[in-house]
Amino acid sequence: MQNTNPARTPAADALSWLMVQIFQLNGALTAAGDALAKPAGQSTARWQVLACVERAPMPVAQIARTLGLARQSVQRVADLLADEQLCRYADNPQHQRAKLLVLEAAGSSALAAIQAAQRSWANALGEQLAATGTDAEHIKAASAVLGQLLALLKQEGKDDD
Amino acid sequence: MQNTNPARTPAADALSWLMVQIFQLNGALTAAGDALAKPAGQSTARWQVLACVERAPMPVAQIARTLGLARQSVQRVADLLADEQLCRYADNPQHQRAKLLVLEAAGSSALAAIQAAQRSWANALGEQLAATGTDAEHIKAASAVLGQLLALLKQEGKDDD
DNA sequence: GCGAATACGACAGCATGCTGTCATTTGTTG
DNA sequence: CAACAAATGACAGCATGCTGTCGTATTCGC
Repeated sequence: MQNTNPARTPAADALSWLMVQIFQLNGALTAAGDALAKPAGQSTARWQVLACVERAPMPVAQIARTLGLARQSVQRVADLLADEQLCRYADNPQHQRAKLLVLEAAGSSALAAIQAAQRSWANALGEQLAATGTDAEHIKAASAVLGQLLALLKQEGKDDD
Repeated sequence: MQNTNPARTPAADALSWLMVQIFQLNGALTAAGDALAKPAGQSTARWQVLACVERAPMPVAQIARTLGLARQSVQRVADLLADEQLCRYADNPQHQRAKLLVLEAAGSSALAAIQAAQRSWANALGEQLAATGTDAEHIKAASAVLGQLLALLKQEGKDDD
């Protein structure tokens, strides 16, 4: 217990606080996202899947990889979206079982509504941040830090695979 | 739809990306936290509650406020911790029903083990970040941005109350 | 003091995400 | 071509967090 008990480095201390903030932000952002998606009868999770297949139809496993989630989490949401006719499973010429999830008309219009709301929301939030002296450059700098952190954590996680 | 459809401002664009990163970081950090807490038979959620009552015994509702969670989420975890003798509900002279959650010996040692592991982990991660050119100052700067964002989101949420 | 507002805990129900396991399909390798 | 590994989807089970509702305790205003 001597070696694990040195005073935290300044970076480690800052990281611990960052961790708490990220947990809280996750909650706040999910709530905000749900509020944005609610008028269209959707949620943050559904929105993310819709946005993913809008870019290109793809099987569930690929959506999961794109979003950084487990296959089964996406599977559940995708089945719900298909049940509600927002999406549809289409035959995949590349794979017999891995059907492609494609956007239907209802899904497309729901997504458009959410994206319009999200645009206003993000612009307003950006302005409010700017008013406190945090401009786009500050946000990008923060994003760069989070990106490096995420890369390290993903690499760490891969050791378990 | 004219007003809601301008090109996103640079800040809004950066924010949208930040949002995605925070979702992914939440997942990665929770996984990392669970890995740290696992040797002690705990999880990220339990660890946070234990750390909270270590500072001072307090009722469930106050823990929830401190952690930024809903009362009931904490209630569930606290009851489990009490069942497993890691904590105990003690009489609260200030309130007949709102018992104080206090740390027991088992909880204290579990917490110590987790904190030791967390210290090593945070220090190592800090070093790795520094190796990529991200030092404590960069982390603090990112933290400041997240803090302002969190403050804005909390204020926004309060409008619904 | 008494009554309304507030705070707290208990219970039920739901959404989201994870893991584990299995069968089937694909693709690779000998 | 046969066998084995990897990828995929299906199903079951669990952890975490949220909301809603109810009953009780505390607090505040009159």
